[in-house]
Amino acid sequence: MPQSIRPGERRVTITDVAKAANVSSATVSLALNGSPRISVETRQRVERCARALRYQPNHAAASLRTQVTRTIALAVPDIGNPVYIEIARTVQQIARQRAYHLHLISTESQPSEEVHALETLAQRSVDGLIMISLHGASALDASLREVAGPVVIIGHLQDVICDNVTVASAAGAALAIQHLWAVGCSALAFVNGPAGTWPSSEREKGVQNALRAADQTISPVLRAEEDFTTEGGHRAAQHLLAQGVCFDGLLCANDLMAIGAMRALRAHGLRIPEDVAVIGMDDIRECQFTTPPLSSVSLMAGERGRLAAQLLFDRLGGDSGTLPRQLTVSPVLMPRGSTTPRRTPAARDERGHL
Amino acid sequence: MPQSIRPGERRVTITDVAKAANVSSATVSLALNGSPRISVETRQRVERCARALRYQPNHAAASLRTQVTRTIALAVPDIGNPVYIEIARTVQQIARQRAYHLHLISTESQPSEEVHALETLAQRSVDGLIMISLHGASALDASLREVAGPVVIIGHLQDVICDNVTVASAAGAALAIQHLWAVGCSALAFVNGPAGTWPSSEREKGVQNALRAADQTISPVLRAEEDFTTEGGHRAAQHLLAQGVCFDGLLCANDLMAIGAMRALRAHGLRIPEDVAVIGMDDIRECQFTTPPLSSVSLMAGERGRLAAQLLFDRLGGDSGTLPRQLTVSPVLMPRGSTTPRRTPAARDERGHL
DNA sequence: TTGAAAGCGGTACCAT
DNA sequence: ATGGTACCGCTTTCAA
Repeated sequence: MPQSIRPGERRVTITDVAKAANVSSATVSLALNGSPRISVETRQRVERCARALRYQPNHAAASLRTQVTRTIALAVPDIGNPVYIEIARTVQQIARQRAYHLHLISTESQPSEEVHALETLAQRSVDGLIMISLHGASALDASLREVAGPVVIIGHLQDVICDNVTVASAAGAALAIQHLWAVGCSALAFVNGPAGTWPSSEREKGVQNALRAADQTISPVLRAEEDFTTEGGHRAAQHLLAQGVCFDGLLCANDLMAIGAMRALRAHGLRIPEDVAVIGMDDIRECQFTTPPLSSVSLMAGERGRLAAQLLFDRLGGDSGTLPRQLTVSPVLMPRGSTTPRRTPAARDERGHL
Repeated sequence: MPQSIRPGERRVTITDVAKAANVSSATVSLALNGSPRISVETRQRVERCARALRYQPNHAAASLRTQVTRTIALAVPDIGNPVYIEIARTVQQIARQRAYHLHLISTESQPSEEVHALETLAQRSVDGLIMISLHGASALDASLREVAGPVVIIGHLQDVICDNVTVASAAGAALAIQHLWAVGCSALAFVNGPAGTWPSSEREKGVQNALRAADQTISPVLRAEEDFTTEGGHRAAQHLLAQGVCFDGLLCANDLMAIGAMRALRAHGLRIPEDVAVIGMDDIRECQFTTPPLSSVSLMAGERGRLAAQLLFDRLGGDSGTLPRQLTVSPVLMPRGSTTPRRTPAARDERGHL
C-alpha cells in the first residue's frame, strides 16, 4: 500500500520505491521504463509508489550506467544575434520532439570556448553537439579530429571531417549585388564583417564574382571591415560617410550591420531607398520592422538548424559508421522597402549624401 | 614515462591514467583536483599522463559521487524575446565567472514545461534554477513548495516561498503614462499584454493609478489585449484604428508590441510622434534602431538577471538556511524620438489619424 | 604521501 | 515475471 511519506533530508531513490512496492530495485527500473516483461499489475503498483514518494530518477546515475544523457548541445557564436536564436528555436523544437534536452552555449566566438564545448562531449555531459563556427573551424581542426562523439558543424569546414551544413553565402552576396543593380544603383559600397572569418571571405568572393560576371563596366565597390553587430554597421557607415565616399547602393554583410548602417545614413540626412538603397543578409525578423523594411538575402537559418539537427539525430540513432555528410542550402532574395526601384531612374544623378 | 597512446574504442578513465602514472586511482583524483596532500612530483607526473592520454573526467560519474553538477538552469518564457536574452547574457556571464555551466530552457510559457524545468532540479541535472514566469507562479505554487533545490523566480510570487526578484512594473507603467501627458498627449490608448499574466495586471494597475493620481480630468484610456509579440502589437493597433478610436498617445505593454504598433500606425498614414506619441516597456536594444527611436521604460532586465544569479549563488554557496529573500528593482524612463514633445502644443487639435 | 575499498543511484545481465 | 548482483567512473574516507 503506497503511502505519502515526506522523507527528511535524504533523496528518495529507486530502493525506497522498491521497498514500498515490495519488489526489487531491478523490477522498479524495468517497470518505470515500461518494459513489457513486467506484469501490468506490478507496474501499476510500482508507479503508484513512485508517485506517492515523489520519486525522481537521478540523471547522473542513469547516464553513468547507460552512457547516454539524452541531451544535445548547441554552441552559437553570439546569443544576442537573432539569427542564431532562430537556429536555436528550430533545434530546440526538434530536440523536444525526440525527448532530448538542449544545452545552449554561447561561445562569443572564442576558440577556447569552442574547444570547451567539444570537451563537454568527451566528458559525457551531452550525447551530441551542433556548433556554429565562424572560423572555418580551422582552429578546431585538431580537436575535431579526436572528438569523442557526434558533431555537426554549421559553417565552413576546411576538410569535411564531420557532418556539416553550409549555406552558399557567396551566391547570396552575388544575389544582393545583382539586386542593387537591378533596382538602379550604380555606385555600390560593401560593408563586410570581420576579416579572417569564413562568412566574410565568402561574401567578399561573392561580390567579386558578381562584378566579374557583370557585362557593365565595374562600378567602384568599397569595403569597410567591422564586426557583425549593429554597432559595427553603424561605425562602418559613418566611416564611409566621413571619407566622402559616394554611393547609392549599400550591401552589408548581415542584417544587424545593415540596421546600424541605415541609422547612420539617415542621421546623415540620406533617404532610404531614394538616396541609398540598402540590403542586408540573414533575413532576421527585425527586417520587417525597420523603416523602411530592410531588404535581405535569407540564409535559411531555420532550415540550416533543421538539417543540422537531422544529421545529428541520424548519428545518435546509430548511424555512426557512414562518412561525414555535407549539406548546402541556397540563399533566397527577400526584396523589401529599403531597395524599392527608383521611380525615375534618371533622378539618380541628383543624389548626393549631404 | 607518459606515452601518447591512442586508445581504441574504450573511453580513457581515471584508472588508465593511474596505470600509466604508476599510482592508484585515488591519487590521480587527488592530484587532478589539486589536493595539497600530493607531492608536486607525483602531481606533475599524473598531469602529464592525463594529458598524454587525453583524459577527460566523466561528468556523470563525478556528479553522481559529489551530488554536484556545477550547472545551473535558466528557464525563460520565450527565447525569441530580446529582453530574456538580455537576462540570459548576464546570468551566463556570472555563471561563467564561477565556472558553472548554464542550461538555457525555453518554456514557451507552458506550465508543463515550467514544472519540467523544476524537475531537472530533482533529477540532479542542475544544482540550481532561475525561472522567469509570467503566471505569477500560482500554477507552480505546489511544485515550488516541494522543490528539490535552490530556485530563484524572476517575476511575481503569490507567497514568497522562494527567493525572487521583481520589478515595480506598475510604477513603470505609471511613469510611461505621466511621460505621455508631459509631452502633450491628451487622449491615451493602452495596448496591454495577455490577460491573466502578472505583468499585464500590474501594468493595468499602474495605468489606473496614474489616472487616479492625475489632477486633470481623466482622458479616455482604451485597451486591447494581445500577446507580448511584435505581431500582437501590430494587430492590436490595427484593431484600435479600425474601430475609429481617436488617440494621440500610445503605451504598449512591452517594446516588441510597441514596434509592431508603430508599423501599423505608420501604415495607416500616422506620423510618430507628431500624430501619435508611442512608448513601450523593457527598453530592449532594438528601441534604438527603430524610426523614430522608441521611448521606453527600462525594466532593468540585466540588473534583474544579475540579482537573481547573485541570490542563487548565495544559496549554492551554502547559505541555504535563511528565509526567502525578495528583491525589487525600480524602472527607469528612457525618453527617445517616439515621444518628443510637440513643438506647438496648440497644434494638437489638428491631429487626426486619417 | 599514497593505496584499498566503499559507495553514489541507477541499469542490465544471468538466474530462478 | 522477478530477484540478485556486478558494474558505470569517480570521490572520499580510513589505513598504512
